Amino acid sequence: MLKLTRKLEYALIALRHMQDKGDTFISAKEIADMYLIPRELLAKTLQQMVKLNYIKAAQGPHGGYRVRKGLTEISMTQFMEDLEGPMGIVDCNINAECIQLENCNIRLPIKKINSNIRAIFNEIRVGDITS
Amino acid sequence: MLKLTRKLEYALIALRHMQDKGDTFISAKEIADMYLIPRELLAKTLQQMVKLNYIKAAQGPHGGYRVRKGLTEISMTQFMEDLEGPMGIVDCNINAECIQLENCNIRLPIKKINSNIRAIFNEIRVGDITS
DNA sequence: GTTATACCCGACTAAAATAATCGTATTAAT
DNA sequence: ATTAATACGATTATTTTAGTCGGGTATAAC
Repeated sequence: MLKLTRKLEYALIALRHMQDKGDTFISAKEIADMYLIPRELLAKTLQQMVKLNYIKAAQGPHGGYRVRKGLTEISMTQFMEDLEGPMGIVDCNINAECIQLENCNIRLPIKKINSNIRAIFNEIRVGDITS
Repeated sequence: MLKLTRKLEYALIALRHMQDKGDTFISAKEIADMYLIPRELLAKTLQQMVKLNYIKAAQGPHGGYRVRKGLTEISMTQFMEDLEGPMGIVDCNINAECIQLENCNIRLPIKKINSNIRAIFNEIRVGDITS
């Protein structure tokens, strides 16, 4: 329980690697080979980050990806939710369609824990991990 | 991502309900019906908590479960790990058998986040949720 | 001592979430 | 043209989580 997804790990590893390389375009292949990440999966994740405007892509030979300035300022909460959808330790924090709801006797304390966890990720910037 | 399991939710709901009822034995059926929890699943969870000495069981008619004194002092970390095994936002915090390891470029910051999350659950007692 | 109610427990199945792969198209440098 | 790269939807596989089933044991009430 309480795990990050691989996709997020791969994304962070890739971002860090690209960041280390400055402005040059890095191919998905290079990263996948270096960190033993499944190539297609990483590619998809990178493509998602392009759509999110986190990184910039260049096609063709010598193409690849590079990090956009400003990415490092984004909070981990936003980063995680952009890539994986809403975060919450229980479903009722997300969709509120819980058959318990009315009777639930632990809602408030759970809610509090949830905001404590969010607070952690709010205070961390992507750059804290990737630079 | 970052979700608690249903089992943990059910366990906490049950504990709180039992605690509200003081010293009388409460059947799994009563709790399952009241909170719309699958009966067998709840039963299994309660049995697990008996083994952990969290609660006491009584068999036969008018039997059921009641909370043991002292349970409320246990930390959520311990509670969660007793019921669900080791907690960690990434696997390498748990079993260290990660093919990246050597090359991994985000280990330290991730580790730090991990201990922040553990810290939250260390500071919360089960009783903070169930009473 | 029979019955009804409840816990005990392991094996099993189902469902959902996550992870990974495949196929085809597009782009651009050489 | 060829090659090396991204783009992207569809599909499959794996793992984790959730839930069910069947047979057993204890005990209170009658």
